[in-house]
Amino acid sequence: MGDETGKRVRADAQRNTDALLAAAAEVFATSGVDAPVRQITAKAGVGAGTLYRHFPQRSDLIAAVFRHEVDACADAAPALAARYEPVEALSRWLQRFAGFVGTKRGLSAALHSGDPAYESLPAYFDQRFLPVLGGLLEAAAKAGEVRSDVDPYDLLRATANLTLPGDDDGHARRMVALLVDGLRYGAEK
Amino acid sequence: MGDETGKRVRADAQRNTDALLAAAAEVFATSGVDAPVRQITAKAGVGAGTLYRHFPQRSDLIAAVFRHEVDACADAAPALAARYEPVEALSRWLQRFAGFVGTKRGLSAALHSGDPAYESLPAYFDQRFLPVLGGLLEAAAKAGEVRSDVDPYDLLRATANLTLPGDDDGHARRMVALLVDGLRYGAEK
DNA sequence: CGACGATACGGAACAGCGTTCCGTTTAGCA
DNA sequence: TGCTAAACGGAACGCTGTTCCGTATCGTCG
Repeated sequence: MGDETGKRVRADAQRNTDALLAAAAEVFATSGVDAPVRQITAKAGVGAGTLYRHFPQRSDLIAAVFRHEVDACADAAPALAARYEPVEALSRWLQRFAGFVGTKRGLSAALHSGDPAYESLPAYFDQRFLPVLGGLLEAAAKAGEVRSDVDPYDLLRATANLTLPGDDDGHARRMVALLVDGLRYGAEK
Repeated sequence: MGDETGKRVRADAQRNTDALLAAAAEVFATSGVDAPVRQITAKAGVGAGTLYRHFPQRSDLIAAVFRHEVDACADAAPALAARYEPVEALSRWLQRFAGFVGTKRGLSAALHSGDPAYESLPAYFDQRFLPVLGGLLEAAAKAGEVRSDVDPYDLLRATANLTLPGDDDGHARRMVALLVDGLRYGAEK
């Protein structure tokens, strides 16, 4: 859905919204979603008033960051699919996805807080990721490089769960690689 | 377990500890367990330093209040058993217990927070309440006023769950009464 | 019974937070 | 180029938890 809701957006407003999203993403990843507001505004090079104009509720900002990162991760797929062969593209995207999930520690508490701003997030997660992974998986299967009896939903959830523990960063990488090797196992060729 | 751990406690210290427990219980019931510290100290007529000396961590105070109220509720049973006939005593105590549970809204979040100060609370809950309810139930069953095939554990949990909804205060009362009528249903006499 | 040491008290003071408000700047259009 | 509406930034406010230390009180011992 575009931003064509009536009025035009001023360029600086757009710039600051983007800066806030980027800064918040970084801060949330390091200090959790309860991080001080000033830390975010400082990193974005923006006043407190600006933050509150764009995101009146803290949950608005959190939800927006989440959506933004979901989009970034999902949108990375086409480029990978164009540049690499199917199974390599699949593998690289799963690594990318694992990295995304790794930054979402502490967000699950917010998700279960009952705040209506979060209600649509899980659905958005599935809606964006399932088609992407489904496409990569199908391409790799068609090329005969991976088996074709794996449900995208299962693979998505498995990868997400793989990165839940303490994660030394290297650990998640290796586990995802192992998962991909599992996909190759029953391949046609 | 008593307070016989070594030294003697000064009288004013004991008085203030009690005042803080009483004030905190009231404030927690009205404003939740995240209520401002000053609200508690003010109601207790005590300085902030006094609170922090007796309860260095907020979780210490919450746990102490919880234990204190569990004790108060459990200790109310003997008097009821002495003053009323068995089934009436049972009914009145269940009402009392329902009232106790009703003030514990918002505490469940704290319980599941992983703070080690709360770990022992569920066990304490069962350890104090199960014998009490068991005793009242057995007495009523022996008098032939209620059936004898009801597990105290089930009844305790059921009563607690009954008071979970919006509770107009009257609602919980009526539901508990209904539960007691259910107990009478298969009585011997 | 009076004095003394230990213990506990209270609240001012501090640091940090979210949020608001408004004088100033800037973007975009005529 | 000038004008207006929109957006900006950060000082200021009120509220928070927590610490600190001069003062008051308790309980004991001579």
